[in-house]
Amino acid sequence: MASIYDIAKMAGVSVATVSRVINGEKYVAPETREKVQKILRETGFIPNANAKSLTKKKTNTMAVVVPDLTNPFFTEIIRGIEQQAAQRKMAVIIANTDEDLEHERLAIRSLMGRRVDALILASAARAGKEIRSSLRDDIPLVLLDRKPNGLEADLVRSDDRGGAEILVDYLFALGHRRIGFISGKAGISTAKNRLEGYVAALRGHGLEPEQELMAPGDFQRTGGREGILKLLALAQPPTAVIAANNIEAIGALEALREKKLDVPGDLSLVCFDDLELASQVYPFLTVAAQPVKTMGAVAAQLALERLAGQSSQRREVVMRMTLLERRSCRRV
Amino acid sequence: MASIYDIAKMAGVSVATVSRVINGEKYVAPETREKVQKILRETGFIPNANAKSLTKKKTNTMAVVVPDLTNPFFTEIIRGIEQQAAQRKMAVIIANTDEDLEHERLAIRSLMGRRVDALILASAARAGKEIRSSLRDDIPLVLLDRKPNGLEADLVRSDDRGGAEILVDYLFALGHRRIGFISGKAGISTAKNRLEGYVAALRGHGLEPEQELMAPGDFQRTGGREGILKLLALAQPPTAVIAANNIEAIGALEALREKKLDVPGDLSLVCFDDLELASQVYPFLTVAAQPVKTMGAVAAQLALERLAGQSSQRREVVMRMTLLERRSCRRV
DNA sequence: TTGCGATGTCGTAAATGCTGGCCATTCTGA
DNA sequence: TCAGAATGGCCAGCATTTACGACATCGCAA
Repeated sequence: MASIYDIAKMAGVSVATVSRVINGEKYVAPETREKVQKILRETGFIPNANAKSLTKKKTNTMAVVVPDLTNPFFTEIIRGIEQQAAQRKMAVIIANTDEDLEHERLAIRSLMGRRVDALILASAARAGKEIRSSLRDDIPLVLLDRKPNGLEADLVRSDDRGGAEILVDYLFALGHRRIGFISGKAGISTAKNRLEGYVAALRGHGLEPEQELMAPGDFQRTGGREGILKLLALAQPPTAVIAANNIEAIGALEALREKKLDVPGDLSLVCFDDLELASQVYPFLTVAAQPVKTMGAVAAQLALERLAGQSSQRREVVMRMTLLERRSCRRV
Repeated sequence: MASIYDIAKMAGVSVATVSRVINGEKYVAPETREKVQKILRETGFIPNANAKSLTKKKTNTMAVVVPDLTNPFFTEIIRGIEQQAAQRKMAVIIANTDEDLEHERLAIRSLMGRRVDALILASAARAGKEIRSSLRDDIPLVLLDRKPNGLEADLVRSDDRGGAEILVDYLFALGHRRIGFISGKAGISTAKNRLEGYVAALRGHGLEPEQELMAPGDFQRTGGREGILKLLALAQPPTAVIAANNIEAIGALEALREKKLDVPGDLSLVCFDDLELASQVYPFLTVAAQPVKTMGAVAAQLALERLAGQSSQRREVVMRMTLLERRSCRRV
């Protein structure tokens, strides 16, 4: 690759001048500028951003780490982030961890090595200490959707307890009294909050939460499948089930279909998080949805502010959930 | 940030030794190694990858540029790529262009500046010259799904003409004779091939293709909406419609629902590309699907080979499409 | 006309964090 | 004793930016 030296030589000026032209700085004569720009154009020179970041000590890059790139919840968030970043002419680099802690560690370490300026993280970790050593401790960090235990940082999440309440209320109003719950990945804050919200909401209606009605899950399809099977196998199975996220609901739906069970005929099903595209094809699942794109935008803004050094105290933005009633439930 | 010099000083060795320890090279005594590693651990040192790439002249990174991150077709492909990359310990960096040429140019330029080792590109460009100046001309490049005119590079695509044939055959067999087509983004190879396949397949059945049955599109939701509306407004509307991709089909479906038209009752609808998650929720749309994840894996492999300097001739891998029959069509 | 500070233009060289070739020294075993 | 092998330091190089300094030019007051 050509370097700025080659350009300088071709243009008969010094590297400093070329650098000035490239970065549109003052103090270069119009003719000189023109001459250099001509060479730049002709050679299609693209400066080495790595070398630049070495001296500038910043990369103009923000990183986003998500646990599941195929989940529309996260891709929509990413779009929100990208829009904000583009406005500040920052690049966004996306990493996917497949809900796997080791993947996440590697991804974060790689990003830290690249010296990204800020990190937006939807972590697969339960506790901060599981990833802390992979993080540079001075990096502007915004936690997204999930808060690993003991990791202090800005946080954008939604009101999971409130969302759980909305769902339980809805099912209760339809007459359901045995309401099952397929939990999210153990140890993840979001999963915990949703479960707690569910328990609290049940109590609010004078219902006693039963252990057997709460199946473990993992936020993935298999968790949904296994969860629903477990609940169905109960002596007294639930009449309605809440899945802790959209993907689990899909897994559950698959299992139900294989067992030739009808939703909502044989069972009512709702979940957290909307399914963007899918719900356009077929507005089926009733869900508690979050303002996804906004969440991304807010996360990016927090990161940017943190980067700019404003406000040093920890901030937490909580988004309200909304019930989108469709047709996966019936009155009993 | 601490640098390798700081570590060297703390450990009382030279930077070279620290470098050797970090990279697990030979010729460093066990005690020295242990001593350095201890410091490394304590300080949580993460080497600056940018500086490293400066001297090594490679970044161990492969970039993927896609036009629509919310389209499951592309996210699945990305997963295929990631798996291959992970095996070679390469990082993948993902960029999203929202089907916008200017976005794409910026993204590519940014990636070139970062000196990524290889680029996998599903381009929004019609012609190679629209983006050529943003590309380093020596970069290992693999085109994905789409081939901008005049851009010579390895290519992984699917058999779009064959796919169109499959869809037309299917509809024809169901008795449809007026088959509409909502095209993809004008100028994109994939769109062109699908349309040509459609025309050819019609002729193959002795049907004369009619201009009015071919609506323009953009591979996006709006294109689907407008396309279907156009077709419905015809004096003699089609009884079946093929959308050039999954997202357009969703747009079409939305418009149909708003007009209170039933699929397949009032109209049969099929499209290219499957809808992963969505089709799990509700196996509705009949589609011509591609082996998505494999496409990603193959693309990554081609890039890697190109990077390794093997095989200098241009390669093209064409994947066969499969009909996934569901229930968006009826016999007429 | 001269003098001089301000301003504009450009080059030199150091610095950034890392690798790797080369060389010097020490150690090992025959 | 001596050939290697093992160990580790020095320094150049990678592609940038930027502080600093050298000149040139200009405006304007003396």
